[in-house]
Amino acid sequence: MLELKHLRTIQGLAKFGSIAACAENLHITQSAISHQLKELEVRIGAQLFYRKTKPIKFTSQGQVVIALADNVLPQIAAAEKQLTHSDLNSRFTLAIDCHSCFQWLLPTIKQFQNTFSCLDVDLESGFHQHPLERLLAGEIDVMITSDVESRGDLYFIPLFGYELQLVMSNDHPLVSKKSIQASDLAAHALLTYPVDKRRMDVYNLFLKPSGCEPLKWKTVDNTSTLLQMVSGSFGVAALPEWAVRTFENQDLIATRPLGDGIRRHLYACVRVADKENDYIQAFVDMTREMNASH
DNA sequence: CTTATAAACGCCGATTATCT
DNA sequence: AGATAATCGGCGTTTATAAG
Repeated sequence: MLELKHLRTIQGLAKFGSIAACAENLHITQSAISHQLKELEVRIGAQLFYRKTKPIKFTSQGQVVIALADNVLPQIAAAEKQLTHSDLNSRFTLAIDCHSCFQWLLPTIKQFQNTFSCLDVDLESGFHQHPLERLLAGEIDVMITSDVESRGDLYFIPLFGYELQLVMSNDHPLVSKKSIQASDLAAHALLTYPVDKRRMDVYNLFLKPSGCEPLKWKTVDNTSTLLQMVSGSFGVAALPEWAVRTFENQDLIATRPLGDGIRRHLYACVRVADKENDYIQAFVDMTREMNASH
């Protein structure tokens, strides 16, 4: 039976003019080609080319094979390219768990996209019901989160640590305190992103343990507006340090540690199979660098 | 100098065995 | 049954060498 390798060697033979030259260019030995063609000729029961002619001349049967090779091989190459560069493989989808991640994530994504222009980098910020399930299903490649779950099918790559701080206007009554206690918030409005409080670090790690609630909860859907409102004394907010740094009027706001300081860590959650993936490694490295440069 | 042949090697896939 | 591991045999390649 005629095989792809036969098409390649016959085509190479026509192109390079001799068995030795063909072998050299196809990175196999002259002997192997000799064997291969002899075997093929026996199987199809016909001579394909005339030996000892320079350059090699083909029989009519040989020319049939060359024509076939010229037709089929480019099609194979095109199909391979299409398969390896399909949308499925070239899309790189990130998802985030926290609104404030935008602040450092967007520049990182930009750099990542520039480095890997062949990739279609996508960011999902909307809250989906089961982000981890979507990760396992391959709809998401990386999930940025601070909540580690120990399970065998997911892998959490540490990115960097950060501290959650209370942000307030610089003339806020709580500015006088060195650190903020949960009870201090009872008299003040707390500005948060519009998510369930049970998913908030400030609630789970700070308010809930001491059984306190703020005077009221106010929601804002983006960091920049949230900081504007904080600076305008509409309330206080608990934010990671990097989110606070982006505010343009630093002199209008002040930050204080929550209790003894709430330290958290961000992770890139990926499928175990993707642990060693080059793109993911590169993304993780860029993320760490981006954070270290601040 | 190019091609063919012989012997040996090593890879790959089929087959069988073992585990879940 | 399906998945994973171990075994084995065939076949193509290589190296070495002969022949045209």
